[in-house]
Amino acid sequence: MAWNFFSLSPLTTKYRKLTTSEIPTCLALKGVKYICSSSAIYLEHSINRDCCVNSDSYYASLIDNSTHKRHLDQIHSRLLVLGLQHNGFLMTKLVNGSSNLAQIFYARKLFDGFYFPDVFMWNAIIRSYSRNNMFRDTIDMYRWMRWTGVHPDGFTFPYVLKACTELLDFGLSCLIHGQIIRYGFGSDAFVQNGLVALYAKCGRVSVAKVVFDGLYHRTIVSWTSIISGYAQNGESMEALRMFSQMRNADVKPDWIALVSILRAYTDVDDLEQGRSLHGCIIKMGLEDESDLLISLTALYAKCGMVMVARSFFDQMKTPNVIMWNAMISGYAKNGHAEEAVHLFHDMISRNIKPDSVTVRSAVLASAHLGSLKLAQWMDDYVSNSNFGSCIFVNTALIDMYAKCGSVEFARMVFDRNSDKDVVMWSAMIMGYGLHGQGWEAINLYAAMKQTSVFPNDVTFVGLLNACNHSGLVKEGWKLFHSMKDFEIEPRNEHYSCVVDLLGRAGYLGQACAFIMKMPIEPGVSVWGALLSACKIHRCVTLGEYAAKKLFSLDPYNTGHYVQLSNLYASSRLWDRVAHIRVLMRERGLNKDLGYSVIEINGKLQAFHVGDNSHPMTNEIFNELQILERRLKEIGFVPHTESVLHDLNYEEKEENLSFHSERIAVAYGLISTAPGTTLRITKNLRACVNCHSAIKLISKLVEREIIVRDANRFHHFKDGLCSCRDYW
DNA sequence: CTAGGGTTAG
Repeated sequence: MAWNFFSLSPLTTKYRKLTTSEIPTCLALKGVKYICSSSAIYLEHSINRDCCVNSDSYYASLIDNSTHKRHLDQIHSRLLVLGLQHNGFLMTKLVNGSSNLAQIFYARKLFDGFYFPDVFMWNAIIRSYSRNNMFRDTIDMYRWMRWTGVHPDGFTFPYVLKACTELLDFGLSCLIHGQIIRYGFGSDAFVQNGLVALYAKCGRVSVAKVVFDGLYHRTIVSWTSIISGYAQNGESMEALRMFSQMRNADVKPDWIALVSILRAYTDVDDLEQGRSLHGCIIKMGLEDESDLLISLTALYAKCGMVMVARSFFDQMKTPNVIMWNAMISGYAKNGHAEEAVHLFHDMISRNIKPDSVTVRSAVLASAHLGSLKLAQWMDDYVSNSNFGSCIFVNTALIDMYAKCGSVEFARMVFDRNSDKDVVMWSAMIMGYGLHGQGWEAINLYAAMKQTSVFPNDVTFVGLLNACNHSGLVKEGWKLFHSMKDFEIEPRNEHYSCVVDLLGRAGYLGQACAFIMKMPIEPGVSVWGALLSACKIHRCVTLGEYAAKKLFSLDPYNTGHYVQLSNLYASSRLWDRVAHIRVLMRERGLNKDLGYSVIEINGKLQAFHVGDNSHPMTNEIFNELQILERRLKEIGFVPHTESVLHDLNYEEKEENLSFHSERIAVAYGLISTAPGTTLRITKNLRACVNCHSAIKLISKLVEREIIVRDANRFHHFKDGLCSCRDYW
C-alpha cells in the first residue's frame, strides 16, 4: 500500500537531501538517541544514491540492504522524522530486518512501539522469535496475538508449528492443531506439512500418518516429512515402505528426501539398497551435495565399510561438524575406537569446535577402548568444556567409566549430576550390573523410584542383567513381573534375561516352558540364552534344539556354532564337534579370533592367541611358564572342555595357557610394579579355563586383575572373582 | 515473509 506521505511530512516536500549535520537535530527532536557519525554517512550515501525519495519501496530496499543494527537505527530515525512510524509495511520490514541481523530485542522494541499490529506485523515478530530459537516466546507472542483478536494466517502457523516441534510439546501441538482447523487452515499445504513433521518429531508418527493421509495434495515435502518421521522413530521398515509408495505415486525424490531414505537404510544396515541408492544419486547428479555425502558416510561407516566412509570424509575440503560426527561415530561403532579417538584429537588440534554429539561419540569410543587413563582424560575434557552439564554427555561418561572398569568413577559422575533422567539412572544401573553388583543396582532402582523418575524398558534390561550377573534369580523374577505395573511391554531382551536367569540356575525345564509361553516370537537372544544354559548344564538335546533355532534365525553368527561345539566338547561328543567344524567351513565361517588388550601406563597393547610378535616376547613366555609351573604346584588342573577342536590333550593344554588374556596378564606382571592392578579387555567371553587360572594367579602374585569380557567385568582378587563364577 | 534432512547417551 503506497500512501502518499509527502503532504504529511514537511521535510520531504522538496525532495531535499538531509545533510549530515541535520540528522542529529532531527533525531534529537524525536527523542531518538543518535548512534554514530559513520551511520549518518551511510544514510547520506544511500540517499545520495537515489535522490527520488518517494516511496515505501525505497525505504524497503534500504532496510533489505542493511548489514548492521546502526543502519536500521538510522532508517528508523528517518521514518520517525518522516512520521512513518505507523506505516505497517515499513515497520514490519524493519522488524524482519532486525531479526535477520539477530537483533531480536531490537525487533521486539520496534514491535512494542507499534500500536495496532496487523497480521503481517504479528507474523514478523513471531518469525523473529522462531528464527532466533526462542520458541517459548514464539508461542507466547502467538497467544498474545490471538488475545488481541488478530486472526493468524497461513504464514503464522508454520512458525508456531516449528516452535512446537522444538519444544516437543505434544499437548500444545494438539491445541494448536485445533486452532488451525478453527481458523480454516485445515487444508493449507504448508500448515499440514508442518503438522506432519511436528507430530512425527513428538514421537507420534501414527498421528502424523493420519494428517498425512488426509492431505489432498502430497508434495515431496509431505513425503519427506512422513518418511523421516518413521525413520526418526525407529520404524525404518515403515519409512522404506512409504518411500516405495512415494515412487508409485511418481513423486521424484530430491536430495533432502534421499537423506531421510539413506538414514532408514543405515538404521536397518541395508548396505545393498543403500549402495543402489548411491548409484541413483550419482545418476541424478547429486553426488556433490555435501549433506548427501554425510548420509552416505554414515551409511558406509555403520555397515562396517569405514574405508569407504573415510574416503568420503577425506574428499570433503572443509567437513562440517556433522560430517566429523558421522565419521567419528562410524569408527566408534565398528571396532575402530582408536581411529575415532584419534580423529577427535585431530579435530581439537585443528581448532574445529566439537558439539555435544562429537563428544558423545568420542566418549563412546573411549568406552569401547576400555582404557581408564583415556576415560579420565575424556572426563577432564568434558569438565573443561561447555558440555560439563550436558545430560547426554554425562550419561555417556557414566557408561564409559563403567565399561572402563571403574564403577566408582561412574558413580562420581552420576552423583555430580543433580538433574537425572531415566536414561542416566539406567546407565548407572547397567554399570552396576556389568560389574556384578546386583544389589547395588536394585538399591539404586529403589532410590530412583523415590524421585519422580519412572523406569522404562531399558531400566529393566539393566536390572535383569544385573540380577543375571549376580545370580539373583528370585529378585530378577519379581522385577520381570513388576514391569506390567509400569505398562512396559517386555521385549526379547527382557525375555532372554529371564531365560538366562532360570537356565543358569539349572531350571532348564522352567526356562523352556517360559519360552513356550512368550507372547512374541522368541528371537536370537532368547535361544542364545537357552543354548548357553544348556552348555553350562551339559544338556545336549535341548541345546541342539536351541541351536537349530539359532542357525535358522542367525546363520552367519559364528558364536552360536562355537557354543554348540563347546556343548558337544563338554559332553565328549567329538564326532559332533567335528561335524560343526565341517558345517562352519561349508558356510564359510571362521571362529572369531580372540584377542586381549592391556593398558600399561596409559598405552594399550593387544595380544592374540599365542601371540609372539611383541619385542618382549621371550620375557612374556618365560613369565607364562613360571606362572604355569606355580599353578601346577598348587594343584591347578586345566579345564580342557571349552576348546573348539578335538586336539590331543597336550596341544589343548598348551593352547589354553597361550590364550590372549593369559599373555596379557604375563605381560602386565612383568611391566608393572608389584601390587599394581592389571586392566585387561577381551573381545570374546572369558573361557572357563582362563577364568579359573586367573583367579589363582591373582592370589599367587597378590594382584587385583580386572578383566572385561564381551559381556561383563571380572574383578579377580585373592583367588576369587567378583562374578562368583557366574557369567 | 511460510514447510522436509543428516551426526545422537542407557
